[in-house]
Amino acid sequence: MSTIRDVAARAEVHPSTVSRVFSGNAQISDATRQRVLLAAQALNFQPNAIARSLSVRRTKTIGVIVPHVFDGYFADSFFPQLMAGLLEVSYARGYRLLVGGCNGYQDEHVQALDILASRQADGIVVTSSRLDVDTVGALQRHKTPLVLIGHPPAQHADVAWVDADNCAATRRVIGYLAGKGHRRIAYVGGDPDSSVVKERLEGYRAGMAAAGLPVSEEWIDYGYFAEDGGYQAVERTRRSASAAPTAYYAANDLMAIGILRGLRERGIDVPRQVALVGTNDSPEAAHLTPGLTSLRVPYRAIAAAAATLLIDAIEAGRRPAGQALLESCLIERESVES
Amino acid sequence: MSTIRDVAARAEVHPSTVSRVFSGNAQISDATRQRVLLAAQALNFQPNAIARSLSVRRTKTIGVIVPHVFDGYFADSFFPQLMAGLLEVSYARGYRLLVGGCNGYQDEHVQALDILASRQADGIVVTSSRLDVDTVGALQRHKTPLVLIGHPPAQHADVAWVDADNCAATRRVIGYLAGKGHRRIAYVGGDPDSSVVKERLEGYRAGMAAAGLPVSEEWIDYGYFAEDGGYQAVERTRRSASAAPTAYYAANDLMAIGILRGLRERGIDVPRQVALVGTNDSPEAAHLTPGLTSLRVPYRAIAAAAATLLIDAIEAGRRPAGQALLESCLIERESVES
DNA sequence: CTGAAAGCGCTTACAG
DNA sequence: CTGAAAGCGCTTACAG
Repeated sequence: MSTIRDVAARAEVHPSTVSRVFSGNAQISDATRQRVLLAAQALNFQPNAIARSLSVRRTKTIGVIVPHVFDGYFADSFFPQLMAGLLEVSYARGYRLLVGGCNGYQDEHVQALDILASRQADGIVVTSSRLDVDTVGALQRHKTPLVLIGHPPAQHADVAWVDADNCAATRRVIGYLAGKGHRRIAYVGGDPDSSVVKERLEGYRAGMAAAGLPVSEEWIDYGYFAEDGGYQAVERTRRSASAAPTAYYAANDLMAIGILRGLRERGIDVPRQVALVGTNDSPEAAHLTPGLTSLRVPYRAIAAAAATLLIDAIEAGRRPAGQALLESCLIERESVES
Repeated sequence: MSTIRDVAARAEVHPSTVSRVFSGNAQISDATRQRVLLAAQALNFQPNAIARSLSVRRTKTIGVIVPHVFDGYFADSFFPQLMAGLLEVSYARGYRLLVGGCNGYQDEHVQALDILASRQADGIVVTSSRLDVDTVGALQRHKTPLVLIGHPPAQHADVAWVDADNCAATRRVIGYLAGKGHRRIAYVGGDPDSSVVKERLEGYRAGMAAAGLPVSEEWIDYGYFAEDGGYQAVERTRRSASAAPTAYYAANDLMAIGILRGLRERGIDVPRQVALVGTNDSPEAAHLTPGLTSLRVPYRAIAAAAATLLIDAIEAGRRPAGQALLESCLIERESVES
């Protein structure tokens, strides 16, 4: 591959002149610009982006770490929507994504820190759902811009973030079910340690309280976002026949599908006898029998907002600031009787 | 951020010594290694990856361009599986992915060439489904390793590639349907210009011929991979009542869902009156009523194989070579009567 | 085992 | 508008 000096030699100018015609921002006479461009073309020259990055200290790249080893991570609609939102705005603003894998929660932070410390990206979006104070502190210690998808711990009011209205949305769903006459409503979360799941649980309790409904701890269960987890939750939440839930809210659709299967095996009709609401409005939701009422979370818009916040900050040479809470929307289908 | 010289100053050694302890491969006395490590820790030093990349001419990054503007690209299971396979092996081998968007077929090649020419990645995997001879030639002109997901044009026997057995698999599906007694079988492709769709059509024709079945051109239609495209294909393929197909093969599940809807609206029962086979075994396939028999394409394995081919070549300092054809597998459900 | 120097391929402040 | 020089932060062949 030819370099700027090869081109300079051929065009009989100084290398800095070649640099100037390629970096755009500089006054160059038309004549020499033509000479340089011709020489460049003849030599098939294109500037080396790495060398440029080192020189200008910008990589035009934004980092993101994905927990690629988790079962079902690539089956859920979260990942593609995240990438869609990130790519959409990155592309529009001339950036690319530096995507790294990680083999677990701990490694997720290790990898994110590595990208920051090695300055391979101009900014990073972190999607971890279990950030503790120390980790956020460590991430913030770098001057490289950072935006979170999800809530930071309360102590870090200074980090920029974008999130879905998990608590409020779940609360609305519970209110919706209570409005349909349900009094015993079950909550099936994913991983109890993840912040989304905690926020949704909070929304569940708030919704029950607002509707004046008592909560039995038997109705709260965790399916770890897996179909089988939902299936097992049916078993565990229906030990007491008299206090068996007449409605289920699941923190993703996969678990809702498992719940549906569990209920069906017990001869319980959905929605006649029991109502069911899932989350994420995944592709299968519309095609189930009955169609699954599901809480659609605007992941794509969230990712796009995060990327915008990040790139704005990068280009302004400051830390990202601000936060956004995007609204989820309940898609009504047949799994709740109207 | 501190640099190698700051650390050198504090540890009272030459910068090259600091470099040596961090780049691993060098004989360093334990004593000075400790001194350097301590100084580095005190200064929170981590080598700048960009500077290292420029120096060693390796970025530890592999490039991939995704057509992020296409409707449905992020809804299909192709994209997440592609990323899953790529990330799995990249991570294991210490690489990250440089993912760029593109706004169409033409731009896909432009972006890929840009990554190659600007040497931002050590290699690239190209997934375009409509590569012409010139484009492949242009891509190959760069010495940066390249592997294709999909077939290259015949003239480029020298490029490495990995693909699914599109033609053979479709042929098997047709044989399977013929074996069930179907004689009028329809083919609903995606985008007629894409090579996968062409290969499947070839398999369709071969399968029909092998079963001794005549083909009516009315049975060949294109739904552009969209649900509505499948729906419309029903209309177009059933103009002649006497020659109406009794079986449909669709090049993705989304179109199969559209076909199912179209048939249902006409009061045609699947699988009683008409059989239906989709492609990709997407999440919704199992949950349809009837369950959709679908050709599962091993995209994840294909991507993993491509990444392996690529990284092997990068590390050996040669061009990638070889090719692999991975087998698809028919997942039988209820949309074909047994 | 360690130092001094040159180099990776750009950019840009400084002159003129 | 263009040149000459220094610098971005590493690596590594060459000495010793």
